[in-house]
Amino acid sequence: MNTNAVLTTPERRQAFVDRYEVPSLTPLDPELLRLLDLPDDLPEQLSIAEAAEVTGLTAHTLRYYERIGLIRVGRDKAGYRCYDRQALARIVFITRLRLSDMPISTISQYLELVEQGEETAPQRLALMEEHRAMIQRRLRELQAALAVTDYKITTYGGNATP
Amino acid sequence: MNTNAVLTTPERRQAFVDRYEVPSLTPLDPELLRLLDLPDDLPEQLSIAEAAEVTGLTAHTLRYYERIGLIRVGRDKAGYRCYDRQALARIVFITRLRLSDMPISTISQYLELVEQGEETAPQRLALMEEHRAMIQRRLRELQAALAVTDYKITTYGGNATP
DNA sequence: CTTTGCCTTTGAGCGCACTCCAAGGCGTAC
DNA sequence: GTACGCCTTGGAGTGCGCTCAAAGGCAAAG
Repeated sequence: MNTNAVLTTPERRQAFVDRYEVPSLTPLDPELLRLLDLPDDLPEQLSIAEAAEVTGLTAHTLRYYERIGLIRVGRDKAGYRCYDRQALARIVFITRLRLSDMPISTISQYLELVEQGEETAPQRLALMEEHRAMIQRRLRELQAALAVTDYKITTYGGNATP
Repeated sequence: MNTNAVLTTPERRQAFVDRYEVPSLTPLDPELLRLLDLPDDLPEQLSIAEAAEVTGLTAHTLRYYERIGLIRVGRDKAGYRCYDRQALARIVFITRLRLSDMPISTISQYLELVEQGEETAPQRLALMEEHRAMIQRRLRELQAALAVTDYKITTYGGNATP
């Protein structure tokens, strides 16, 4: 492995990222967390269209998530899907993880651990901590990218090269 | 559009993200920026394998970038690609933008503006500023996700629901 | 002169996360 | 009863960003 490699190699990128100071995060207060919760005035059962509207996903995606086993949804007598609060909570949880770029396969894995009961808590915790580390890596990379973009913007007009 | 929608809708996500304070960034100092530059001791001409090693991309990817017109590379008498400093600089630049999730189509667009000469500077600047805003949005989202993950980790064991 | 290894090209394949389609069922509204 | 709209299913298609395969060329080493 070449030690001359540019920031595109893990080592050099790490060197840059390590030196580039990232401010620590302000803690998330509980009042703020409530914004992430489901509203209280939801009906007991929602159709797929309603669930889609509430979660911000499409009906297609909801069906897809069910097909790949991410969620389980009951049917009414007509065979239509009905989403209860628990299903919605799970969907919201999934969406949060997706928003932070967790791959579906990992979410699957996590949810399987949840199904297996309380004794898998340590594994779940480990998984979340790993995810947390991943988010932080990504944050640092993005902040470095932002800094470079800023540099590019402020020094604009200097160079004809990209 | 349902105003009850959870953080998965742009509005609610924005509400959360807006209230969640993101610390401002420390500026990038020039000494640090040098870490992102190409090393000085590069040969004039590199083969594809060497270019791959220097940039951290694979030879496959380098050929792919050329095929889709992102880069232009000369050949030696044997028909082999040779990468000079300028080509490498461009690849590094592309890689930086890719690292911050700029889609290839946008990079293409930017590079076409560069080819068109100095008079496109305003468009290029606008593009970069838009990109900057995108990075910042993503940063905020990720920080919110991190906060939620942290909450999940610190309160672990409380709830059986995911 | 053959082997070895790196290179060329065109074109196809892959993994991910959706996204859409066709054919048909349910149920209320007229 | 038929039109309408929302729902069902299985399966196919899409877009992105690579990634690989097949068939062959060049050139230094033995």
